[in-house]
Amino acid sequence: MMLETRSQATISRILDVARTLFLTKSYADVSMASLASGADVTKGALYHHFAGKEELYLALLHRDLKSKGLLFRQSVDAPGTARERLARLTRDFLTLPREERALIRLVRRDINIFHDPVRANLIAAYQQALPNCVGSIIEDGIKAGELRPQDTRLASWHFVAMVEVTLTPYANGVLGDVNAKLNHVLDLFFRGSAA
Amino acid sequence: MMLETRSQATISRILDVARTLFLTKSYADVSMASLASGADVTKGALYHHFAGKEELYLALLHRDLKSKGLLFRQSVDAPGTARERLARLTRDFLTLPREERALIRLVRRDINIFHDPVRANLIAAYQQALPNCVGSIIEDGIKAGELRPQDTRLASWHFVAMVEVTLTPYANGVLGDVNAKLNHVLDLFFRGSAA
DNA sequence: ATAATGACATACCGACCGGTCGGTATGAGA
DNA sequence: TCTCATACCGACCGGTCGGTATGTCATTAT
Repeated sequence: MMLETRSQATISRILDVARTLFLTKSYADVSMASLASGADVTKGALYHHFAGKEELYLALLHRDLKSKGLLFRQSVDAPGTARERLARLTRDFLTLPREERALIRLVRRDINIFHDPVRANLIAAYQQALPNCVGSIIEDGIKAGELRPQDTRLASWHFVAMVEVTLTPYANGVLGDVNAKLNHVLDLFFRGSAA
Repeated sequence: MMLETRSQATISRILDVARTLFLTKSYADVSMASLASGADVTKGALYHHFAGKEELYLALLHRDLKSKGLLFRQSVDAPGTARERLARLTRDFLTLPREERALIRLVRRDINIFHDPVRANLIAAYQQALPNCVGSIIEDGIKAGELRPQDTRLASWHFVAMVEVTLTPYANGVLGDVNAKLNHVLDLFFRGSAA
């Protein structure tokens, strides 16, 4: 019974290394050997805990989706104006540890590595988690008259795109402060750029 | 002397296939053999014209950057309000053949495959081509009082991010018409989403 | 006429990768 | 203490990939 904990610790170590490596290198460039050595186990241990490379990758996403889903739901369920709720959601996202933030962009990069429709759907679900949260807030904002009627899906993607682009290396150094980034996105989204 | 034309034709065929393959598969998953067979030559021909896989990839970007740079400059140099010029630039981009549009997103995906700083800079230059064009238009708009003063770099990235997201598969089917996409981005960027 | 060059084809190498498998160490339960 | 499942090791395999060495043939220069 206590061995389950040991197993979970190993699995956790493997997934932590996987997160780091998959973020810095492309999917194909991350070898099972490098994952093993990074987690201080052998390849045999990897295949003991995971059916294969793809399953390991998906397990990584699944673990992350669970924790993020919990975090995001709090922002969506929170009361307040659409702007306040979007601000909270975005702040929660931007103040996440760097690697956890980057994961959600990783999936956009690796979107077409799985040809199996079931796995592709898993990836898609993960990818749409944040836009869906934004979308429901925007929908409420439209109903409340706070936002003008528009295509909710597209508006969500536009909003998320602006948030994500602040994580791009090229945007770093431009605005270092989270609050500044946050306000820039919110101002642009609500009031636009016109003078 | 006439053989140069034959060479160029072969090179062009190789780069065309490379564009298609690199867009549908990840960098590592595109093999030199598949590039060769797709271009109806052998691997020997590839290594005759290109020093290696990386050089081939960079040549692909370089060829595309030249043609896009020409196109974009026309929009930047055009007269009119910032909104008109951004509209033209965006329209030029959105009406590009599908594969040429997608190339600029491809680079964002493969940003971290080259560890050599020289090559990484080439990638970065390619990646910043469109944002730079947008940036200079925005700058003019601010000077003309058409746009409120703001961080030009970040605003450019926000604008480009919104344009690019309309190319995402998940945005397809939402707004099929180029004009509709264009207007949605411009409206959001200038006027915001507030009621 | 012949040497030289450019544009390929063919055959092959070494490295590496995902995955397998027989075996071992460990620790819980009877 | 015996049993047995689980966690893990390490050698190995088939296959693929980037890259190279060498040959062939048409064209061009001398």
